Amino acid sequence: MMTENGETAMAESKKIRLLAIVGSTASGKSALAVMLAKQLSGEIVSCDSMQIYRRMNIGTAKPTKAEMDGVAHHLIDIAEPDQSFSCADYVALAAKAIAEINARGKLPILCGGTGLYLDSLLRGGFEETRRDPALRQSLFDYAAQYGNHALHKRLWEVDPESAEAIHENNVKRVVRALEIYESTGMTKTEADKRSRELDSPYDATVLGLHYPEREILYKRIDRRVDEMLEGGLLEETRALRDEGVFEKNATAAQAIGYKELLGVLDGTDTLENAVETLKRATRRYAKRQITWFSAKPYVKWIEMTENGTPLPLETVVAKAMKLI
RNA sequence: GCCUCUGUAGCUCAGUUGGUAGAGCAGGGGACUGAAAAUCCCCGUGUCGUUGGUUCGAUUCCGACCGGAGGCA
Repeated sequence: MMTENGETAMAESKKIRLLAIVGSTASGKSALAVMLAKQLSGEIVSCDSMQIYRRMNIGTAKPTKAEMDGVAHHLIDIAEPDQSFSCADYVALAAKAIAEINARGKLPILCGGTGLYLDSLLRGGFEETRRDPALRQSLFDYAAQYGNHALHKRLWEVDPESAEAIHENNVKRVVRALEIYESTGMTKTEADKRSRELDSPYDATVLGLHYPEREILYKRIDRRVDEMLEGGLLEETRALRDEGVFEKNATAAQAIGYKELLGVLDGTDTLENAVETLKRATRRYAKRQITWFSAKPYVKWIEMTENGTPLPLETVVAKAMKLI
């Protein structure tokens, strides 16, 4: 993959320049992205697996018109809540949006907390593996009938490397690995290897927002959940329930913020209890995001506090500008 | 005032026929390539309320005291 210095430089220059703002939920990504877009003449490309769905506004903390402040936002409200949407779909749409923004002479600014989407996009896409819902279902059925271990054993037989890496109880992943093999004849190990060899079409700067004191982030989360409720989250949940989103086991039904409140709507849970559950789920989600992004070598971190005090947005913007 | 029950991990509680203790929840850490706001893995030392006594040895038995719950007056 290493080429002569001259060639590398040449390849870099042809890559599309882009900026990405990542971090956990409620870390302040959206506001920073808008400020940077204005200063750098950019357009924002959302990198969020839930903001793509229409009518899921409050619960996904989708930026409002006012918050967008005149800056163009892409890949928000592009799917119906009962639609299935994959990481590969995202990469394809995002690549297109980025190319168009670039053609307009603007800077594409990715903003969002779905680490897998960003990672896949920056890697330049996927090896052709596809997906096969019927096969997937039959593999799940197999696990349900013969046990997780039995399914995992099947993976051992065709792709021991993946079997080693995936715990047998992580049925979703075991199924996916077998799905790749059975639908293409290529093992997941091989497919991953080829994906890794793809050259990234982007010259990206990825900024990560970091809170050295976890409690400060958690307080922001708690406050935001309270604001969502004041803003009508319960009503939004009711509307989504009434249109049947939670019966179709759609991806959108997994969004944090709605499933936790269903009990309140049907009277099996108190609001107080549900809110606590919701805050907890959000905190755990934030923790997973932090773990994900911390492991990515390409992230340049910006500290969001100093001596335990949150920094004003202008200071954060100034820090970001220095890193770009 | 008297009687009964009770005090063990952040919370709810087990338990040790006397050899200093373990579950669930909460919490913490990690993984992650076509469902990812999902999915999965790993992590349990705490003056066993305080203080005396019995004992080789007490969180466990006995007494007193201090909290908490209930009952009788």
